[in-house]
Amino acid sequence: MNRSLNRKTKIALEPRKQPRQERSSKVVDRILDAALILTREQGTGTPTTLAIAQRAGLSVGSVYQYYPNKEAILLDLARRWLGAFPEVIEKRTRVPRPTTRAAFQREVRELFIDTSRLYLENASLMPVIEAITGNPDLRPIQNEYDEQIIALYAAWLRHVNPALQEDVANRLGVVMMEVGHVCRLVGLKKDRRTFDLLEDDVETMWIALVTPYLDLNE
Amino acid sequence: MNRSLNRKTKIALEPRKQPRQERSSKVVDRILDAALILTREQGTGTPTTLAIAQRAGLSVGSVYQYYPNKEAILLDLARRWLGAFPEVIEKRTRVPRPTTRAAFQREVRELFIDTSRLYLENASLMPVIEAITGNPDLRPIQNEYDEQIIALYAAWLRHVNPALQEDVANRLGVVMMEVGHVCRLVGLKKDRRTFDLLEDDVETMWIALVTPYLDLNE
DNA sequence: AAAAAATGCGACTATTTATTCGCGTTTGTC
DNA sequence: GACAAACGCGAATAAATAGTCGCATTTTTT
Repeated sequence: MNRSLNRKTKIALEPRKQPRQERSSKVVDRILDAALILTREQGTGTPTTLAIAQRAGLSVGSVYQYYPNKEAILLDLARRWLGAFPEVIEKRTRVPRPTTRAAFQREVRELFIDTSRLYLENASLMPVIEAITGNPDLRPIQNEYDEQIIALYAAWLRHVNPALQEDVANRLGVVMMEVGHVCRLVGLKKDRRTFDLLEDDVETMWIALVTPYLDLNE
Repeated sequence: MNRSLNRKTKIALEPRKQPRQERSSKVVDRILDAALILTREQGTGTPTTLAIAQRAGLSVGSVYQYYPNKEAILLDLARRWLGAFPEVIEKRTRVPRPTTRAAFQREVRELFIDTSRLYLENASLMPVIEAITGNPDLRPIQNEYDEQIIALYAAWLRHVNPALQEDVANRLGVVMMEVGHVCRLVGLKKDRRTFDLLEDDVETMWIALVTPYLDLNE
């Protein structure tokens, strides 16, 4: 009877109920704010329900009224980011296919700028994203989103070059996502200037990575 | 009285004592083996001391005889990897400085192959490295090693181009490390063929990243 | 303004995991 | 083979965190 087998098969992660009165909407906001602040403060690991409640000026009971556990709170925060990502990439597949190298590089740059902005605009959420990455219960959910994002990067690549094989597109998608993610997390922890320099680095790497697979008739 | 302030300032992480009899050396080996296997099985999170003891066919008491807590066990495992990394990079700074673009690319390739091998040879330890990354108590220690590795990459870059500014070298070092690490972790989770393809991608990106900063008189 | 519904509370219970400690056993030494 | 040191054990204790529940308060409904 292995310990890793009798783990709770699945824990509830959805919010328990919608607030119906205005005061309780504010309570939910306070819970989310407190969770965000504490996650940022701790830097690593996830805050306890009690800590969240206290920071929000609430009792534990009130927290459990709306969320079944702390994971659900973090996830609620994170979805704002995780949910926004896919559509940004997808939008970039809805443009005419570039045919010259210059046009292609412009397209990379567009995709690149759009995703970059997403990180900048959600900078305050990044500690939550990192906390989720390190949380056994939440990691699987992030993985689902990651799969989705990889698939969209791959779709973008195949939009740019329809002849590209699917497995190759997928591999490149993984690299684009991972490289972009890790560099931007580093960048956001430093100053804006460093972030911008790192962005240039990412763009350079993306272009170098993808160009050989483009089959552009120059 | 902030929760994040009254965290245990520092937890003991060093092994408690050296085994003096042969049987106890084997006990320590069994503890480490069990910890490794469990970490790999769980995929995420760190195993409990009890779980480690049971898996090793020991009692908790025996585990605590040699390690003050589970973090110390994981760290003991991880140091085998973390400790090996620096010297591999350093070795690459002890060669004649390349002066042509071709020679430079050979140097990148050497560094690249050496670090790659390190990942392949320690593939079984990677789950431990990932667990450490997600563990609040161990993360700071990994960060120290990371700093060291970044500094060595930076030193390598300045060996290749002594005119390179220190902050630029450092930034590029961060990117080399992060990009290499994340791609290799992905690669090791897939098959060998994919790993090799990803390696090519990393090499491509490294060269693209670094070349503009080399000031080679071609 | 009375009744009903929703909300908020926090003491209490449950559960999980860490860690110690004294005792019986094995090993090494003289 | 006797004595001491090292070892291994696991029940017991400690500590942290999760999660519940009945009651008090506030808001909405009629």
